[in-house]
Amino acid sequence: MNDEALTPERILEAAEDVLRRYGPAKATVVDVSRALGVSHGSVYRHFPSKAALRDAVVERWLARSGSPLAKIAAEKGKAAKRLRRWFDTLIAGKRERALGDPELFATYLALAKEAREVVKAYVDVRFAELETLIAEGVAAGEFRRVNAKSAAQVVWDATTRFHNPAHASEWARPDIDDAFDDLWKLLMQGLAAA
Amino acid sequence: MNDEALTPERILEAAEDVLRRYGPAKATVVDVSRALGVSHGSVYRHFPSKAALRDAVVERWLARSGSPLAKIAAEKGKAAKRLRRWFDTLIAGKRERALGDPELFATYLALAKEAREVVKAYVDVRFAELETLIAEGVAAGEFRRVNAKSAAQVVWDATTRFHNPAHASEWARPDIDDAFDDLWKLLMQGLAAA
DNA sequence: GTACTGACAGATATTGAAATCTGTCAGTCG
DNA sequence: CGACTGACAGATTTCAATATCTGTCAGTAC
Repeated sequence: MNDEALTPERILEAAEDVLRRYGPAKATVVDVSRALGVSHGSVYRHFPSKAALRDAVVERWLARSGSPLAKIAAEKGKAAKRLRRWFDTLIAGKRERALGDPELFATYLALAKEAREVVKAYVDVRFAELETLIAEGVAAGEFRRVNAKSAAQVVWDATTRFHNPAHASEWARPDIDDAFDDLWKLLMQGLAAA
Repeated sequence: MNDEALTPERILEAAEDVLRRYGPAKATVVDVSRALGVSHGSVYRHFPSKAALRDAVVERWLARSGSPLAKIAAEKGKAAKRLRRWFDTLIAGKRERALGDPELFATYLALAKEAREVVKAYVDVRFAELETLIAEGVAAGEFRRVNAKSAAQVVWDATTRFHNPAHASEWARPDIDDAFDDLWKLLMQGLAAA
């Protein structure tokens, strides 16, 4: 079917295809190996278990979602501006995925629920970016002298409704952007240097 | 089994019992009527459908949860103090139910998901209380001259993680109260009169 | 020796027949 | 007459048999 060497990369690609096509409930390791034209035993030579394979798929997906955010966090410029852009990017990206292809989004959500460790690592990275952005803002005199970690937690918690997938069903509301903007104004009022 | 007249009230009590015992997946109308010693046809003389019966159970439950909040909203005194007490009561109540009897909480959550209308009415009432509290604070000069409705939305959204049942699994964390307090300080910073 | 296969045991999922449930209503009881 | 029953049709759920899947490993091929 395909003579190229069987690599984790190729398996992940096939696994993503199969998950997209059949959904998380029906997709099996046998399906993945069938798509690759190999026996399912071969897949197990690269991934120790079905769960590990799914974790890797989630990891790949999260890496793709996270890279624009990492880029913004690493840029130069006003921290306040970048902070806002970071959130806009986070929220717009999730919303696009959730509303653009709800079925696929639901698939990834279901996988993510089983891949707690992987998701935790992703959130930790995002949280560190947030903390850095706030610390930079404090250092530049843009923000009040808050504790960056606590402030990051506050901003993350306060914006939960707008980025946590548990609230995805609310993201289609027409007033959602206004609601975020109102919230953001209040948060910045509390955070901005006096 | 019981000679008292069959009333909606008695049926609701039995329905709650049955739901508590069997959970939302297994509880049937036949179970409820068995518990009451009547035929299930009799239950249908008081509730047009199983869904209506469940809606009524949820309504009763929400009325119980909401009454302390209504009381606080109606009290006299500093709006800022009452606003904080209102949230503390809201959050403590939910947390107690969620952590005290997780199985029962899960049962009610499952029912609530099917009773959107009833839940919406409950949330609307809570939201109106919030709006009133903020409007009173503005009128008393405690808060800046914000639009009460928008501000209520902001405060509700920002505190979502702490009162929305979708986040119940996070309520057991030891740092949850600190996180809420930090968030509250920032919100009040933005809301308090200059 | 390395990459892969395919048969296997135990676990999980699917299926279709049987049981139970929901909602209705003609009929019974007091 | 009004409150309740119980039999009924169609929808839904349960259960047990059957099929498929997961993960392992001895064996094949190169």
